[in-house]
Amino acid sequence: MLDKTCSFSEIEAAWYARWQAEGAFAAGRHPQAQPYTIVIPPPNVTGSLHMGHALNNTLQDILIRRARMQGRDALWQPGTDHAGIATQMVVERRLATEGLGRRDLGRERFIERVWQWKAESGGTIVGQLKRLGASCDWSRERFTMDDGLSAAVRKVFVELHRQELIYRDKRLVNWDPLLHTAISDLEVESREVRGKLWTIRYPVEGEQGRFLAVATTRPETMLGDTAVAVHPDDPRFADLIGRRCLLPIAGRAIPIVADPHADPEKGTGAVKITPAHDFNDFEVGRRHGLPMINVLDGNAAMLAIAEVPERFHGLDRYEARDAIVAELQALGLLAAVEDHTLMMPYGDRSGVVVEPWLMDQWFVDAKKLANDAIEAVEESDTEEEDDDDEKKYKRFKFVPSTWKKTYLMWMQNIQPWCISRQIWWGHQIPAWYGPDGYVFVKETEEEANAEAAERYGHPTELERDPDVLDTWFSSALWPFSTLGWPEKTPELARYYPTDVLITGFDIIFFWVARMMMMGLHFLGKVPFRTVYVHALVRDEKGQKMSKSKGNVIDPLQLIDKYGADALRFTLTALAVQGRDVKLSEARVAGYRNFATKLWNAARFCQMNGALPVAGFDPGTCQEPVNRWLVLRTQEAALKANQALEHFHFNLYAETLYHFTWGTFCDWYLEFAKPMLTGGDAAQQAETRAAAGWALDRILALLHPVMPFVTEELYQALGDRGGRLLINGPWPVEGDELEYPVQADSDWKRQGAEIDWVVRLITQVRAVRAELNVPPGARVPLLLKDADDAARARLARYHGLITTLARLSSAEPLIGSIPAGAVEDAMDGATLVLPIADVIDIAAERSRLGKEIGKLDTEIERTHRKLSNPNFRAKAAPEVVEAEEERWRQWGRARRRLEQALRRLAAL
RNA sequence: GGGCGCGUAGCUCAGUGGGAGAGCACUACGUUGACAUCGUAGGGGUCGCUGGUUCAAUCCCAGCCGCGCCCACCA
Repeated sequence: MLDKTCSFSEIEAAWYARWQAEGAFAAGRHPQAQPYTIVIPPPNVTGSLHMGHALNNTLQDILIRRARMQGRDALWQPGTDHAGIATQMVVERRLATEGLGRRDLGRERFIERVWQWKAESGGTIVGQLKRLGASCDWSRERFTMDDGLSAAVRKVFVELHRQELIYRDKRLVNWDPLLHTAISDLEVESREVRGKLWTIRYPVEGEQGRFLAVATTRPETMLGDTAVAVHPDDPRFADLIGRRCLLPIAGRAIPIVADPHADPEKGTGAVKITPAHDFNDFEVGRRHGLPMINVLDGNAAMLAIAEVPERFHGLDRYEARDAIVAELQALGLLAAVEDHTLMMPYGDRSGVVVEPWLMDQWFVDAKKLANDAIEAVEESDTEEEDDDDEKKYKRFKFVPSTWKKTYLMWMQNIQPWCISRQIWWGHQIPAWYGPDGYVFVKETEEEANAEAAERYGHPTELERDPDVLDTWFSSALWPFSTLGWPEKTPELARYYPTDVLITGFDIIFFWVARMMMMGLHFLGKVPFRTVYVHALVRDEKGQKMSKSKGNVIDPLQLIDKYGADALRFTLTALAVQGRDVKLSEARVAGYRNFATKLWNAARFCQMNGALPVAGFDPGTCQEPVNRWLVLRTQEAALKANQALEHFHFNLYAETLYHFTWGTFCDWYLEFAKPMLTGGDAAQQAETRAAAGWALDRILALLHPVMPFVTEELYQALGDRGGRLLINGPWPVEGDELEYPVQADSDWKRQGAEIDWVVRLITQVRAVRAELNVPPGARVPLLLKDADDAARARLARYHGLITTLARLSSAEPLIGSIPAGAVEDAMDGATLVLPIADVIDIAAERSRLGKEIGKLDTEIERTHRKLSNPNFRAKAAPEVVEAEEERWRQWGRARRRLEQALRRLAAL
């Protein structure tokens, strides 16, 4: 016998262990079956499970578990990401507690420390995913720095370099002066800050007293100015073009150039050009062949160079700003200082303002790689199905499709991707430099040496590029590197392309776009057919949760308190396409209650022997109530399955919630009680079997979202011959109901009858409650004005009606209405409750008045509609007919209530 | 500046071209042998505003107001 409540923590641990022990998560168990593959978005090894992970992985698990139950060869490929900068920061912080910096250890020993740290603490998140119930194939767990994945990285780098899609170039990059590394455009966050706009007067060369005013938000960079630009068509400056002005403080003469970049509307119309410290100015500088003077060092402090007066040497950029502004002021060259809000670039990891800095870095020519990735999604709208394999594997779609536009816009404006990082933890770039600076890009040092020997005619010592690759470089290969690429493994052939990628929108550019480019380039096939983009789980203020903000909510706490199933169900019910998830604990508690409700329904079934019967065919049911259950169960199953098919996770969850609680528990089990205790043997047997059958369907349908409690109940309720629910079966085949019932059979009619009974009972209960009839009191029910159908139903379902409405009797009214009876109208009959002794006449009068008032509103509205000739002429006939039917019913109901009111008044 | 999205019950949110929904909260009643992590019933909304299309708009279109996010090099 089941306990009254479920001990979630116990069954969770037990079932997870059992599933693993039986290899239930392993791919490849059904070599004949169609594969179904999802690769996990690899969490950072430094990470711990946050709500975003919980949501992301719950959704993946739902799809994988459903596919597994459907009998497909399900592979959920797990693993973790080495997360270069994040991990290095974590280990550096730990070193700092020992008073050490990474340079004290040296590169090799530092990297050893990182591996050591990974071995000790890197598994945290994997353990947490298991607590959540994630059914990943852990035997295939990968890490982006594994040997195999590292080989894939080197191979891709070398290949792309050979194809001139990777190159080394001196360009402006985003330099993080705290972390001392370049970062990509995507790792730069723009934040609005309140700053100032300084207007500085640059003396025009050879013309005493004439100045060219420029406005700037960054006066400290003026020492690197190499020109002032004005618009070629700006009449104010026409005579100055080609002349020079004198850079204050520095004293250098710099040219005044005409360039369309200068906007006459902005600032003073003349703009200082600092090509080494501003992306726009860099372009202007290139166009005009201007020198590029870098005045900052790696810490964003002023360099000790000739162009920078000695008194500024070594000053931090902001100290330098103050000093320079003060000097300009003293020189009388500061024309204005205004408050000004502007967007400043911040490093997303370090949180400091990054500097555009001119340096040598490695870049991917993303523009070329983007072409196929653009076409792939552009074709996703075409509806012709996938008979053509060539095409099928070159297309993918976003769900919801709104993300397509975002993806395309970014792809079409894609910039070169800076992939080199000046840190130590990561994939070191496979490039070696010869003494003459020649670069050898090879997968191994041996190959580089060999080529160097050939080139120089003798063995020559090479120096390896110290930089490592952007972490997202290896992530971009994840869908195929985890399957063994570049080896031609059976797994690669079988599971690539994957079916679905489930991810948050925050990494569409970082990750999805790059996987698409790399997958298409190296395998000629998209890495996934569908990208489901879910919302972010935000904190109560609607803020994105992130480690650096420290506003992360720990899902493990909720799991401890309410169970993993409840958390999973909550996230699923909240996973509406295109809307953020704001989590509330009350909601989790509510779905914990749902799990308990399910548990107790199962307990009831168990107590009453309502257990699954092998080989039971619900199509053989005779009892209308059981047929009604079968129909409703199948409707719910179909709806839930369809919802998953279309990634409407919330609809899937809600459908099953309402069916389980609102239909199965609230009505069916109540209907079943009298049949189980009072019915004849055949009735009892059928009801037990039908209830057991329906509960089994519920457990199966809920298993993807609530795996633990459903497996526990599945095993508790029957001898399954060793079969685990995790292995299915899934109760729906495609769009087909498992036991399709002919719509024109008696079934449909009987289903409608039970619905009528439900309405009748509900109405009697409402009247009783409203008139304060004691809940325990049994009162008689008389049906007045009953049509034939209503009389038949009353007779047929007499037992159910009297039990559930707590009636002493339920008969058609013969003769006249007893004095002081309460009346209510429903379709096909008037309900009469002769309970004069217990009612309050005033209350009853007001109740009837209220009911009539409600009907009047409806009747009025319907009448207006029906008397509109245009409505009758243009609306669909079935709509008109339905409206007329309603009108008739309401009219009848109103007449009956009015009569009742009159009778009451006569008392 | 460009793009996307959101404004529906006290709160968090579903939903639909033809009678406004859920969960929680709230009110009343309830020891009915599955379940008080429960049951029965109830109160509560001019579906942001203004126009338009339509026989019919909360839903489609336009504009406006408010809010959020993403992208962008604007001094």
